[in-house]
Amino acid sequence: MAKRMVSLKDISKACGVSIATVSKALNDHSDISKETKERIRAVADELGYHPNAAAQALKTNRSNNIGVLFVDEANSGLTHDYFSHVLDSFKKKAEQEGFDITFINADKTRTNNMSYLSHAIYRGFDGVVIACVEFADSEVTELINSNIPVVTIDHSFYNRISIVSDNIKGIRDLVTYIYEQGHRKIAYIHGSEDTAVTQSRLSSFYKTLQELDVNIPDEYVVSAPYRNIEKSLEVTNKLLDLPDPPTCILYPDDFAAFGGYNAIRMRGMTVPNDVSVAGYDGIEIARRISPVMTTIVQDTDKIGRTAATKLIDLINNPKGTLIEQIVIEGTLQPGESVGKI
Amino acid sequence: MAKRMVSLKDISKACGVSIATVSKALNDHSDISKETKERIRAVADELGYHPNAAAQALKTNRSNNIGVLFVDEANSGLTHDYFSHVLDSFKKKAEQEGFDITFINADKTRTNNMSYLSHAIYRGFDGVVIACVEFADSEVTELINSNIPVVTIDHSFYNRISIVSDNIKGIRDLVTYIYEQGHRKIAYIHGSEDTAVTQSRLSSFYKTLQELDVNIPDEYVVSAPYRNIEKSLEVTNKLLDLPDPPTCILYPDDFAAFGGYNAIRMRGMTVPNDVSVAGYDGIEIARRISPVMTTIVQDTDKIGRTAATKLIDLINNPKGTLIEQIVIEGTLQPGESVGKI
DNA sequence: TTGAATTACGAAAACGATTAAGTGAGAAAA
DNA sequence: TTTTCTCACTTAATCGTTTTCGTAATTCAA
Repeated sequence: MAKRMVSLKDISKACGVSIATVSKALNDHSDISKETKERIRAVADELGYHPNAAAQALKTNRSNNIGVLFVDEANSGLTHDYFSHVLDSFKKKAEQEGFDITFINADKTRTNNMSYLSHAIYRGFDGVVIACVEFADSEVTELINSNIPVVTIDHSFYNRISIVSDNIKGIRDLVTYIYEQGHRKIAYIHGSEDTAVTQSRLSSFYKTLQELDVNIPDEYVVSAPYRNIEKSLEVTNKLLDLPDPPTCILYPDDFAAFGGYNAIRMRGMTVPNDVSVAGYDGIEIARRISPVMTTIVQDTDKIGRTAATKLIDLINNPKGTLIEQIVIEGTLQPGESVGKI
Repeated sequence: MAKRMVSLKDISKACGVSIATVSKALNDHSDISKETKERIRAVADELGYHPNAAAQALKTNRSNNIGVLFVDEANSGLTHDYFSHVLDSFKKKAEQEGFDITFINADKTRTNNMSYLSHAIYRGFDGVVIACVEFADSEVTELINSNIPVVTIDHSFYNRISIVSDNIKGIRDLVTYIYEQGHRKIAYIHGSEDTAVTQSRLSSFYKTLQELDVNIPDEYVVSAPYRNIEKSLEVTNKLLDLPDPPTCILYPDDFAAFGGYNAIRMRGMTVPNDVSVAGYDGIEIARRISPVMTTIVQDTDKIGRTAATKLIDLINNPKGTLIEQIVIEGTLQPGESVGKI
C-alpha cells in the first residue's frame, strides 16, 4: 500500500473548508454550492486524491464488492470452460455497475481457515454468487441461509434467486434432433448423479425417449464424471463393446465428449459415420474443430449477466426483489458429430 | 451486508475487559494471560464474531488482498485458457498465504471510471499481478511505476519482478524437434508483433533455423492474432497455396493451431501425413484429442505459483526482495501432429 | 420591519480495529 | 524495607469517511 494516502483532511486543509464539506462536495450533495464543489474537486485532482474503500465500507456498510464461490468436483476452478465464461460475463456486468469481484476462498487447506460465510462477512461482501458447487455442503447451506444477498447458478433453493440453464429443454432438443436423424439406439453417459443439473437432464432424457416411443436397454445409461476425457473414453468403450451397441452417445459435456471422439477413433472408426456423438455446453473448441460437435450451446453470457443483474437488484433492494428461478435456454447446435441413419 | 456485526466491543462487554484486551487476545499478543485469552476466544466464538476486513485495513494499511490485472487483445478475460490456468495457480498459492484475489477492472466503459492505479489505491491492494496486458498502455506503466508491489507475467520491466516463460528455449526445442523429424520447409504463423512474447519467439525461431542451417523464404513467416481459429485457418490456406508450400507450420498457440487442423482437413488432407502442425502452450484439449498436438507445454502451475510467491515476498519485504526476472521453462510434447519426413 | 424559510457550511460522533503509552498490583531484587 | 521489575491489563488516539444535527448568514414573505 502507498505510504500515506491523500485524504479528505488534506483537501479540507488545502481548501480551508471542513472535512464534512469536502466529503459532501465529492459526493455531490445538494447542500454545497456549485463554486465550492468545483474548487474542492479541482484540488482533489491536483493532490491526487483517491477515496479509501476500506474507510467507506466501514462507515457505510457497503463494500461494492461481490464474492464469488465456485467449487467443482474436479476442483478445476477458473479453468472450467463453462464456468469461466459465466463468470466472465458476470464480472463484466458487475463491473459496469461499479462492483468488484473477489473470490471466496475454496481452499480448505489454508492456515487461516474460515468458513465461506465467515469469509463473506469478513470481507463485507454486498452479495455473493454461488455456482456449480456441491450444494449439499453444510458450509454452502450456511451461506445460503445467511442474510447476505445470494444468487445461485445451476441449482435452486426455494428461498433464493437462482439462474439455471434449461436442461430439460436442452436434452429434449438434443434427443429429438438425434431421433430425427434416425437414431433409435441412443446411449447417455451422464455426469455425477448428485447434482441438480444431472438430475434434470436425466429425467428429461427418459421423458423424451418415452414421448418418442423409443426403448433403450438399461446398459445404455451410465455415469462418468463431468469434464473427464479419460473416463468417458473408458465408458464409451464399454458401450461399444455391448452386444448391441448404441449408434449415438450423449456425453456429460463437450469436454467429456472428446473422450468419445478419441475412443471411437482409436477403434479405427469415425465420427459420425460409425458412431454419433453429442456433447453439452457448446464450448468454443467444440464449435470450432471438425467434426463440429452436435451439442447444446449454453448461453453463458446471459447466465452470467442475469445473475449479476439480479444479485445487484437484490443488493439494492433486499425486500422488494422477487425471489425467482430464472431459466435460461440453450440452443441446439446441429454440428456434424451426429450422422443420419 | 449483515445487519450489524459482532464487534470487539460486544466481546469486551460480555467479558468485562477492555476492547484493547480483546483485540490483543484474538491476535495472540504476549501481554494477555492465557486464561483471559481462552475466555475471550470462547466468548468470541459464542457470539459469532468475525473480524472486519475494512476496519483492519483502515487501521493497519494492509488489505490482505491482491489485485489482478489482465487484458488481452481479444478481451477473452477469464476464458483465456493459458491465463486462466496461471491465475488459478496464482490464486491457490495466494489463498494459502491468506490473501484474497480481486480483479482490477479492465472495463473502460463503466460509469465510475478509474485508472488501474486509482483502482488499486482505492481498494488498498497490498500488491498487484499484471499479466498479458498491452504493456505499453500508459495506465499500465503508471501502475508499474507506482509504489505498489508489482509482479508482471510474460513481460519484463527493468525495475520490477517478472515471471516469464522461456520462449527462447521453447521455440528452439520445438523447431529442433521438427527439424529432427526431417522437416526443412518450416513456416511460422506468429502472434501479434507488438508483444514481448512474440518478439522472443520470433527471434528464437530465426536463430534456431540459422544454427540448423535451414533457409526459409520470407513468405513462410506471417502473422495472425493469438487464439484466433478463423484467422489462422485463412493464413494456413495462404501458406498452403504457395508454389512451394511448407511441410510444417508453427502457430501462435494451440488454439490457433486448431485453425490449422481445420484448414488442412478442409483441403482433404490430414495432419500430420500431408502437413505437420505445431502449437504452443499445451492447453488441455490439445493434449487430449487426436492427433495429439505437438506443442510446448507451459508450466502454468509454476508460473502462477512463482508469481504469487514472489509478490508476497515483495509485499512482506519491499526493500529486501531481489528484483529479478524469473524464467520458467516449458516442456516439449512431441505429440502426433508433426510427422516424420 | 420582522419572522420564517432557505442556503451553505461546520462540529462531532461513529464505523471496528490496532497500538503506543500508561497504570496498578504483586513479585523479585537490593 | 525500599526499589525495581513484570505482568496483565486499560486509556485514548487514530485510520478515512459519512452523516446527523446545528448554526450563521442571507433571502423571502407579509
